[in-house]
Amino acid sequence: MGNLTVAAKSRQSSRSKETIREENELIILAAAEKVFAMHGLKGSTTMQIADTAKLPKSNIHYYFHTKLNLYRCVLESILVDWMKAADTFNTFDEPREAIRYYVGAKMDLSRTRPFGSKVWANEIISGAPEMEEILSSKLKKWVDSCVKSINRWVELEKIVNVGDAHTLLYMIWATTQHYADFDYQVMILNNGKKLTDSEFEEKKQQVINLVLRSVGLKP
Amino acid sequence: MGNLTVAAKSRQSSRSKETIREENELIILAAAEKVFAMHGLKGSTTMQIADTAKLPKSNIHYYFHTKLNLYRCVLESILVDWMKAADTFNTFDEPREAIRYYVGAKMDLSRTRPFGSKVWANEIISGAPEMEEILSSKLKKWVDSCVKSINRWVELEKIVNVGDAHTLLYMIWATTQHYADFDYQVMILNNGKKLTDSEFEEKKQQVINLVLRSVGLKP
DNA sequence: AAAATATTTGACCATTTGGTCAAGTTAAAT
DNA sequence: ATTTAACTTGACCAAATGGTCAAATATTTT
Repeated sequence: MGNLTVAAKSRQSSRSKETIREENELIILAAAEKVFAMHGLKGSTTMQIADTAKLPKSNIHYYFHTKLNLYRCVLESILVDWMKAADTFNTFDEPREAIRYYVGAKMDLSRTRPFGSKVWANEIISGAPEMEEILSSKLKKWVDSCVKSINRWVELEKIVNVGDAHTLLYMIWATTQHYADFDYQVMILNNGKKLTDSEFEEKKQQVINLVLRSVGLKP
Repeated sequence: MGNLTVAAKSRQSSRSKETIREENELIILAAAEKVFAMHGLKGSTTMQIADTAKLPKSNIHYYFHTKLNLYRCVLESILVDWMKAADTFNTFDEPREAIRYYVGAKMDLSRTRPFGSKVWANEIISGAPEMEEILSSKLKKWVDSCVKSINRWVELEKIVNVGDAHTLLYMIWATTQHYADFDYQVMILNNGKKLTDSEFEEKKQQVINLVLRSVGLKP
């Protein structure tokens, strides 16, 4: 009986098969998100993921079969959170409120789930080989509806004419995700210290104000 | 004599040793920049780089010894271009001109050297393991002087108070580099077509105008 | 012309890696 | 209690990969 791993021992108190699967899948997904964020799909090894999850490598394959499949699952699990934040954009009629909440939600996501943002960043930088269809279907649709909202605001003269509405959206995405994707650079330029919660809260308000002014709204 | 590669044959007309080295180093650097941009350091193979450069793999090692060394050389060669663009920021007294030229220069770089931007993005996303000291020395210094410029403009009431000047810099970096790093996403949301030169020129102006308004300046 | 130096390239090797498998263990169903 | 199904895990393997090396070729120097 002395030949069980540490992880196995801590799980000895019998759990149902269902919860075992659920828990292990979550543990592996979290570990994979972290590793993929740091090294990308090809640069990550199943062994690194296994070590991070504190499980034997075979266990990773048992639950997710292949590395590529695990990678896709990670991307999809992140997309769920992103889509929730995205919804906020179309739930407000007034541009000031819509921008305030959407930018705020994106900043919060960068703070709470930086690894997820990095995995997507890596995926898109390398040409989105695995997520092409999701980008050109789901995302495209959402963006089209946002573009309509923005154009309507311009027509109603609620915001200034920004030209192509996409430019504004890209600025919001890029600026908010910067705090997740480039968090290391942000840290170095913050004298080597990670942003505290209150510092981040300040940045969040500053970003919101920059975006509001960029479309001609007073914060 | 029939056993020369295509590349070797095209180079048969005798060139000096010096130009051979210079030319091959440039060819390899360009190929490496492209491959590293797509797959990151660990995900790229020396074979891929060799194929892209249309040279045998041994040739890559002959000129750059190791993959890691080649990677560092690529990063440094990109930094040269970036620093040139960076200089423009401090050569103007008026914020309107400084921002206009700097944002314009960054946008141009995203257009002309997207692979370089991607390599750096990958490097920083994965925690800048190879470029830590450059970030915390060269970049830090440049950023500090930019922050001073911005703060002076605020004191002179030439721009609105943006809070922490870093927030503005990050917005400029993120927004301009987005067009390089996420060019694939931009393409998909542009109905699957790459931006034409004139479309890009439009985006550039729109980005400049967004940034100018974000600090309270009229374009 | 010949010796010295630099470049080119295929063959080769040790290590790493994604994935498989079979033998064991634990929980669920009968 | 026993069978069945799900989970666990170390050992193993074929393919890929970074890097070496020596032999061949090309240029420069003497």
